[in-house]
Amino acid sequence: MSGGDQENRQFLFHDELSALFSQRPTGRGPNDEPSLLDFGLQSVSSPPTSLTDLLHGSTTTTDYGLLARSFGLPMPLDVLGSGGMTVPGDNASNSFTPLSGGGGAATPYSSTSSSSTEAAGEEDGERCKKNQEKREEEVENQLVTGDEEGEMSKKMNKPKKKGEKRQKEPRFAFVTKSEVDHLEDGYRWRKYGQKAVKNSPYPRSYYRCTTQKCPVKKRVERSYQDPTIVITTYEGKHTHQCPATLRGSSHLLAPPPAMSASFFQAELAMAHQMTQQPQFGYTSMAGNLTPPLQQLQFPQDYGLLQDIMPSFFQGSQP
DNA sequence: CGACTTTGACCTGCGC
DNA sequence: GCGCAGGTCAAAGTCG
Repeated sequence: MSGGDQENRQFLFHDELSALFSQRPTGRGPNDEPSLLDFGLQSVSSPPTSLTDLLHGSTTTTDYGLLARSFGLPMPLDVLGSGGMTVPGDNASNSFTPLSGGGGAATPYSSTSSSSTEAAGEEDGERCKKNQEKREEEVENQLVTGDEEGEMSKKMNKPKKKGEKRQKEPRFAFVTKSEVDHLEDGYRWRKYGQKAVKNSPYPRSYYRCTTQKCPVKKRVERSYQDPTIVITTYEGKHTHQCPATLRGSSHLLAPPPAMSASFFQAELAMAHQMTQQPQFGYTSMAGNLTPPLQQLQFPQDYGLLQDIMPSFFQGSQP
């Protein structure tokens, strides 16, 4: 399905994207609205490039300063101190604070957040909390008690653990200018659903990592403003290595079985590459933001960023 | 035949 | 309480 994808990516956070793409002004026609391109995206003239290609082709130098500049962020030294992660050198086997993932520890940021952007994420997270809890429990039931009860609970939703809040999964979104919806990122995905999106003619597709017990999901949707723009939202962290990485070159990483280290390193590498290759059209986000986007409360998402991309932040660590 | 996609149904949370 | 929207399930279909 996917293949050499024409991409022009920018790093965004899901919540920001939600705000960005859900706030479709009513009373204005699409033609009157600022295109996403107005937000900093430029058209792509580069040849098709898959994420995997970039992943393997880049030097994967994770440069926080670069991204920080892109986002108009301060350097994160103070943040690093509270992250609770250890980032020993540029060895890929970094350790870091678990991102949540079913009882994982909440990050300092996700737990203290109350901003609008966070609220959006929280709301979204809350929404599927029950479902996820249920399913996690179902899996357990099936593993422990056999199929009958598991089968039972498939359709029956027993209210459980009321009041207990499920940790919200870290999410990370990309805006990608691409012809295809499902972009190659080195992992294997199974589509498990598709829904029409309100205020958008384009459906949202739901994918799950096909690796057993890997909880990572991703959503893919097109911008209603610019159909060539694909919004990909990753949720959770991989519990395994990237198949493409395993198959392909080994120079990139031998990271912990987490998406954070490998995948985002790749993404960041790509971002880095893009900034160095103007033909990619990768431009500074913050610098081109219209006020609504500039109002994004970055520090908290920034903490999330730190969480999911520890290797990225290590670049700022002496 | 296994892996994957499609698609309608179902569940949940939220706003009115 | 009701309707809506988002998210997921799972049977059926498709493909290599």
